[in-house]
Amino acid sequence: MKYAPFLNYIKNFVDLNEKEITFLRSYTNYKKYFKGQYIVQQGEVCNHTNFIISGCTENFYIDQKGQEHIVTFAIENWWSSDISSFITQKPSDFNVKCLEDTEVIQFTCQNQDEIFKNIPKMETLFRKLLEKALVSSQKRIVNNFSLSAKDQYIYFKNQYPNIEQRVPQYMVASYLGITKEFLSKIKAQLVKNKS
Amino acid sequence: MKYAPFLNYIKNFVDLNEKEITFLRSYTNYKKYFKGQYIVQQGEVCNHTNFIISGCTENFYIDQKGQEHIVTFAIENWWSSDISSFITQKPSDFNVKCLEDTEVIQFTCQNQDEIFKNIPKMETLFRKLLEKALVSSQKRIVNNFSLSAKDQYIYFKNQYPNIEQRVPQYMVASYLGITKEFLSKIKAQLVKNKS
DNA sequence: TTGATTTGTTAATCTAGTTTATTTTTTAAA
DNA sequence: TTTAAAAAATAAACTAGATTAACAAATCAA
Repeated sequence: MKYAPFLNYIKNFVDLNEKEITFLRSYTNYKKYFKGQYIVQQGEVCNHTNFIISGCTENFYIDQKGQEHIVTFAIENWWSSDISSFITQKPSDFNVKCLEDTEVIQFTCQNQDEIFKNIPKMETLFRKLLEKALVSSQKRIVNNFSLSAKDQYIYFKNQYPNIEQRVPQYMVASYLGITKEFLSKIKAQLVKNKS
Repeated sequence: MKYAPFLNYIKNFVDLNEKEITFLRSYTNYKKYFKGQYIVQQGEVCNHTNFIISGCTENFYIDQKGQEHIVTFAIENWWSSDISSFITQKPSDFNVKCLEDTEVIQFTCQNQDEIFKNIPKMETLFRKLLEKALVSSQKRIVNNFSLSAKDQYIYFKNQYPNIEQRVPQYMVASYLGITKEFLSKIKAQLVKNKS
C-alpha cells in the first residue's frame, strides 16, 4: 500500500505531527482501479474525493444530444472527483473513468469533515487548493473567450505537457471543445508552419 | 454605516457570538464607491475582498486585440474581487468596476488570515463558498461546451433574473461571449417564436 | 498474421456566430 | 425642450469551426 506520495504531497503545504498523520491515515483509504473502470458514474452520488498516487483519469459527461465532453484530466498528485455531487451528496452529472490503472487515496464526505474538525490545518490546505482550482477554472473561461481553437491547443500543451502523450488525440479535442477532425487540421497547420 | 446586511448574510451559514462579531468588525471596513469607479484595476494588486451591501459591479478584462470581456457581474450579497491577484498578491489581469453606486464591506489579505486564525468557523464558511463558486464556474464551462448561444442566454436569464434589467444589453452579450449584434438577433428570434 | 476495432487524416459542404456599415431608439445633460 | 451621446436593431458579406463521408494507420485479440 503506497501511502507515502500522499504524505509527501501534504508536506509541501503543511507540517503534520505523528498523531495527526495517524489520524489522517485512519480516516482515508487506499484503492486501486483498473483501466476502463469508473470511479464515479453519471447519475450516482460521488462518495469520495480521490488523490491520485499513480495513473490517469478523465472527468466527462454526456449531453442531451448524446455527445461526450471531457471536462478535466487528472494525473499523479492531482485530485479527482465531482465536487458538486460530493458536497451536495446528490447524483453526479459526470463520470470519472480511469484511462490507465489508477491508485488513489480516498476519503468520504463525513471523514473529510472529521479530518477538518481534528486537523484545522487540513481545512486551510483545502481552502487554498479550492482557491487555486477556482482561479484555473476562471482562466479556462477567459481562454475560451479570447483564444482561437489553435491557441487554446497550444496553451493546453504548455500547461499540461504530460497529458497529451498519455491520452488519445480525440480526447484532447473533446477537452478543448472542438471536433477531432478540426484538431487534426490544426496539428497539420502547425507542422506546416514550423517547417 | 450599514454593517447589518453583512452580519445577516454570515448568520445564514454560521453562528457568531458577541466577541467574534466585535473581532470581525474590527478586521473589516465599510467603503462606498460611486458609479464608474474602479475597485480593482488591471495591472494593480487586488488588496481587498469585497462583500457587496448594495450596488452592482462588473469584473472584466481587455485582451490583446483590445476587446473587453466581462467575466462576472456581482450584486447585493455577492462577493467581488480578483481572487487570483488577491491570493498571490500579484498584479491583477482584471478590472472590477462599479455599474452603480456600490457599498461594500472589505478586508485585506492579512486581515482575512487573522479572521480565519481567530474564528475558524469563518474559514469553514469560506471553504464552502469556494466550493460553490468552483461548481458554478465549472457549470459555465460545461454550458459553453454544450449549449448554443441562445440557450446560454436563456440559462443566464433564469440563473440571474435580477441582473439583466440592471446592465446594458451589450454587457450581457460580453458576459455570454458573443457580439451585441448576435444577442440582438437572438432576442428578436425569441420574441418572434413566442407570438 | 490476420482480421477487427480503435484512432487519425483529408476534403467537400454547411452553419452558428462575426464583421462592417447604416439606421433607429433611448438616455441624459444643459 | 433640445440636442448630443450612448445603446439597440437590422442586414449583407464573411469566417472559424462543425458535419459528413471515405479512407488510412495503428493497436490489439486470438
